[in-house]
Amino acid sequence: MEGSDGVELDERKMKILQAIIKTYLETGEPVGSRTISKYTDLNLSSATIRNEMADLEEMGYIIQPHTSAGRIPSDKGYRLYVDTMMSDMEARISARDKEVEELKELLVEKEEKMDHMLKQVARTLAVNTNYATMISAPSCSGNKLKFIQLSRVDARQLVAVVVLNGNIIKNNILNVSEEMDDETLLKLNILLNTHLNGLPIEEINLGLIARLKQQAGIHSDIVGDVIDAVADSIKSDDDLQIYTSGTNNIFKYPELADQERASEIINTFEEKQLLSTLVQDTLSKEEKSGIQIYIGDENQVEAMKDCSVVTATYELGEGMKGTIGIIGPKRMDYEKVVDTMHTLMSQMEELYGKNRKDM
Amino acid sequence: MEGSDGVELDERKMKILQAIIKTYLETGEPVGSRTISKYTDLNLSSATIRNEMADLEEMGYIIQPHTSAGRIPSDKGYRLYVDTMMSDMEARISARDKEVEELKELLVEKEEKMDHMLKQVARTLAVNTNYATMISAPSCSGNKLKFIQLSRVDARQLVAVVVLNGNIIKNNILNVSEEMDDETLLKLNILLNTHLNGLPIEEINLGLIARLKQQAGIHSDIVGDVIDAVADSIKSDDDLQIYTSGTNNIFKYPELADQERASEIINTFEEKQLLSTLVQDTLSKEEKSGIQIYIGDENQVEAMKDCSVVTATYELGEGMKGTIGIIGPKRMDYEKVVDTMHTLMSQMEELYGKNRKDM
DNA sequence: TGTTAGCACTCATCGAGTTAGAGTGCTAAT
DNA sequence: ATTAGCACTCTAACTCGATGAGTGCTAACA
Repeated sequence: MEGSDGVELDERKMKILQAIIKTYLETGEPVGSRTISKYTDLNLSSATIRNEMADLEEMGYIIQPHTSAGRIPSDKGYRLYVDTMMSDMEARISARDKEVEELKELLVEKEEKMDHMLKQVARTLAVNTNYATMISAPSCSGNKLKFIQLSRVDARQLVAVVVLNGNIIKNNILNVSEEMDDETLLKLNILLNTHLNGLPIEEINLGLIARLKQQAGIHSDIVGDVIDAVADSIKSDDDLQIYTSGTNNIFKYPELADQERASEIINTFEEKQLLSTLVQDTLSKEEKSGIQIYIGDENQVEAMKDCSVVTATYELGEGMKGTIGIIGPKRMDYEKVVDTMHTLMSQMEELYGKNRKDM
Repeated sequence: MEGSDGVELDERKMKILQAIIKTYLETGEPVGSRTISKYTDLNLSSATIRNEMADLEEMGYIIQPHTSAGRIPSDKGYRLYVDTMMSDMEARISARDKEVEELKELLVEKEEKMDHMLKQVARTLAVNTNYATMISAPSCSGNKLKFIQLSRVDARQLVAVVVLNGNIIKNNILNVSEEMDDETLLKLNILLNTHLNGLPIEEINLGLIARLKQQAGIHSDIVGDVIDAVADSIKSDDDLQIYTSGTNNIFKYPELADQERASEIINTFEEKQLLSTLVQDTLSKEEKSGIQIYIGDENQVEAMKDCSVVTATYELGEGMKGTIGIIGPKRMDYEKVVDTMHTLMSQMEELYGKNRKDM
């Protein structure tokens, strides 16, 4: 309809839209033409702003909750805002040194245990942003088997210990039907290590297992059990550990705090499996900055259709990748969140990427 | 003031109080004299009931939210109710066979992994009762060390695997400053197993460690590191794993669903450490029935001063004890909760106490 | 003396009606 | 193209009275 449909948004409209969104992010209340007229430096009367706002609404960037209210951003509006914001992120990123220091201190209580570290990161992020956060334990995609050992615990019990790259340890108790002498056990250990060490876990498949069974000769049935158990313990998706923090932060935002929404979100955070979609999604896509933003309906997870979610992939080296996420209202302070996330991730990678071997 | 102060409550008052509480448990609304007059079989007019209610209020068993409302039970009232209820629990307990069957089916999808089992129990309990639930992983008080082994993963890395009674496995990666040859490693393993196997973990103390270091001779410094690490990994309270379920059930009870309370409760459930008081408390006391009830202010945990909490200790044999808990409104259906808990616990103990060795 | 009917009183809840004010869209003037 | 002005809309907040559930008290009753 408008002449400038191809250009989509002239500079003035852009500025007005940004002003609307920024104001709304701060106040959380619909913003009117008068406010913008004063807020911006382009000297325009509220009437002019009104005209522009009518246009912006027609284009779908803003919404009027009811006839005589101001406007609030639509998902599309947020999306535009975030996208243009992200484009000059590199510029801002150098200017966040002061904050780095603060966060550094929070994390530097260096926890030796991985899970403590993860909890700490989630908490730090939650405290700093006032949103709900989650972090998934790094999973070892493309990880290799580093060491494997069977030991006898009991007459009929063995324990299988498997160490993967990145020093992830898994173990499994297995019962054997017939007793196994020391010699057999030693042979078995050698057999396993010879064939499995250094292998990416993806390659430990049925074919390989069958071949190993053959080589085990007379003990093939026991070996079968053992290898199956080992394979199990390695592959076990280990139900994708996810830690959360600051769930109750959602109560700080009235638009999420009503019972129905809150209940859904809280449930999603408790049944952490429901968050796995998010994790998988993030890991699969790789953005240049590593950070992704899902606004409102863009979210895959049902309970979050009224939220915005910011996720990122962190990497601690050797293919150990995990996902970190922030869940908040759509009027989230995206800039701060993105910055904080960036900072924290570089801290994590610095502290734990290098000293990885200590863990 | 009243003549019958020593007797505390005559039979009629008792009946009226019970009627009030029962009605309130069902409806959740203040109950008036007229309701009771009809509800009970003692044929009394509402006026008489009113007099009795005035007495009961003076004695502190019931409360009037405002002048022209009915009465609701006070903590003291609930307490009396629960205590008398518990006294004839043994009678009821034989009559819950039908429910057993239902729960059995829910649990029988026998999970081989302990943590799956625990999650399943928590969920089952939450679904069945419509309250929030928690369960702590069994901790091995008085547990003994069953097996210990050091293996070399890398030139400078060892992995220590410790198996405790009840097949709880712990492990720890440790870095050594100088390389260790096979022979030393073997010796070390023998040394550790000789001296530590079968020992209750409480006895692995500084004195013992010092003695071991001495015996290790030239390798005493390495041994020191190793033993320290092993001791660490055993003793590490392992931050008392706690699983929760059905947190969002609290939204079903308006008296808990307001933002402030809900936020506090949810936070407590997320920061599971805050629940540890509850666990410790329960483990320390041993009631005859094994079930304890905390009403309102009786709760140690701050966030639960407006709730009732029912806890119990379960035991899977060999001193592996854990705590299971239900958190709900004070007008909780205590009978059902106690019954369900009893049932579920006997199921757990039956299924996992005996087959413990398979885990 | 314990029980009850009756009555005046209290108070939360609900809906209707009112007001205030924030914000809009449109029109006409600049 | 911009703006001032104005009529209009709609929400939020408030008042007000009616409603009704429930009480406490008193006096009558068995």
